[in-house]
Amino acid sequence: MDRMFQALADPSRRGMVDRLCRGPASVSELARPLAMSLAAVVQHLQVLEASGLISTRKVGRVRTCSIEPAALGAAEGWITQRRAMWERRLDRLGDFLATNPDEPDQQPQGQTEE
Amino acid sequence: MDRMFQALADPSRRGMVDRLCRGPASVSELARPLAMSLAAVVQHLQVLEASGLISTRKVGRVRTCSIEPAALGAAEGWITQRRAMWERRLDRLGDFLATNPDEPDQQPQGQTEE
DNA sequence: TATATACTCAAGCTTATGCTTAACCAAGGT
DNA sequence: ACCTTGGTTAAGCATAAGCTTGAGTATATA
Repeated sequence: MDRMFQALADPSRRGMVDRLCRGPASVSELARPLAMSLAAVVQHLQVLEASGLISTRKVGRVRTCSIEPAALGAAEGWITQRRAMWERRLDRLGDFLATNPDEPDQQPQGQTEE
Repeated sequence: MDRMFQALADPSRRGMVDRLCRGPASVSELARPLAMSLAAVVQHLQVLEASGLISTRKVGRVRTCSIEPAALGAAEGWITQRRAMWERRLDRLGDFLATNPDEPDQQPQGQTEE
């Protein structure tokens, strides 16, 4: 998961993911819009591949890259879960405030213990 | 967006977000499960706050941290959009293969030009 | 066969990250 | 008043990230 978010934390890499969502591409095709050396692009691709976000296959002298949608799903899943947690909490808080009007609001769950 | 994903790329920071989804907490409360100095925790919190993922407010001598759900939504949104793109592409590819059976499969869109 | 293309690999450099310690300050409790 | 708790600040350090250049290796193409 570390590697996943780390990989997405760079704009060039997000650009590559973006492009690859529209279909597979070669290394130099991915490099074209970027203002950096080919070698740098390859290093970014290694990060993406290590994170599981993309996979690559070399045929002849050209390496073709494609996204690995499952990985993207994993990152999304992590976030979605926390959001769900948060929303459940908001609901409970809403219930609490609805049934105990006018009280100075405190944590309804025992989570601020100390 | 860089800062967002960067912030989520560290396990300690994800742990803090996790905890904060269950409700607000003080700095030392967030520090307790972590094997590092308070100062280090504060630095992580600065990263999280700079990314927009959390907000903090100091009352008396204790700083209370809470998640900023909108930010989490933004990260989720980025991923969801790319997934949608990817799925639309898969659909088009499916249509293509369904109507042109047996052909050695190529990109139906003009995206592998070179 | 010669040349260009599409990478690949290894060094090296600069800046950013993640952490530590130590000194410090302000609020609360006794 | 004194000590403790909760946090802040600054300095320093080791490792990792992002990039470059330069040289090398296959694979196509003319």
